[in-house]
Amino acid sequence: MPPIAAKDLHGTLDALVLKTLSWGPRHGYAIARWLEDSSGEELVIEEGSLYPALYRMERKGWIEAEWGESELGRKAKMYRLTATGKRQLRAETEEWARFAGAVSRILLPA
Amino acid sequence: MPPIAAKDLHGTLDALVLKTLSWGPRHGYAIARWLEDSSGEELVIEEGSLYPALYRMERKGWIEAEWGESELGRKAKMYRLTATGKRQLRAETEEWARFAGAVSRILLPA
DNA sequence: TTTATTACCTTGACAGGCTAGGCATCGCAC
DNA sequence: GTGCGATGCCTAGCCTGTCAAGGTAATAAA
Repeated sequence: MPPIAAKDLHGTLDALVLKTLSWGPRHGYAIARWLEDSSGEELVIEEGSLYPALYRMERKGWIEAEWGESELGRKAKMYRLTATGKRQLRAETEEWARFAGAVSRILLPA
Repeated sequence: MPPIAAKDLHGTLDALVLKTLSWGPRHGYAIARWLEDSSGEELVIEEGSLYPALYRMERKGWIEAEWGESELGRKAKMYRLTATGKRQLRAETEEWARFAGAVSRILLPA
């Protein structure tokens, strides 16, 4: 295994972020750390991908932001899931399951 | 379930095509049909994605083309996997397994 | 004082996939 | 014969997401 891997998120970043926020509000930096940690460092969340994604989703009304404080007492923009975002997460999760299932059935040995 | 789905191939098209060709030479149109069939119509392979992908992979030396005849006796460009292509397929398959695994572990309920 | 960490953001380029067209041939139904 | 669907290949142009590479600033530790 290469030390770092799977940087190419293939359009799954939105779903991953929404999922992260489904556990509760978090700021951007924390979202990235959480995703990397809970994937065993297999996913790498580039900030140049993350922040634009957060804006996109805010524009779409999936998440909402508010300035607050991080756990360490620093200025941080806290994001939380909206009702629309929850629906979106459900939809994208189902899409992923179907897509990943289809691809895996073809690619991976039975 | 929507009648058609998973159009967004998220960068897996190369691997899917290579896998298809690992069963033996096929022409473009047949590759698309095979992938759609064997995914239970869950994957849709647009020709505007497929043909550019075939060129890409030919340029990279993963596949080789030769004009021939289809099963129905029509002119068709037959593609076959090269040794490099086989290695690439192995690499991409492993990458997919790791990526899909990581994403699924986060997104999908245990 | 310099470095690592936390935290946010932007610019520019690139790659992949898609839409929407085009072409030509064949077989079948009308 | 005429049209239509299926077979088969191809291209131009756009859109979107991701990435690399930069930047700012505050804090904490060395």
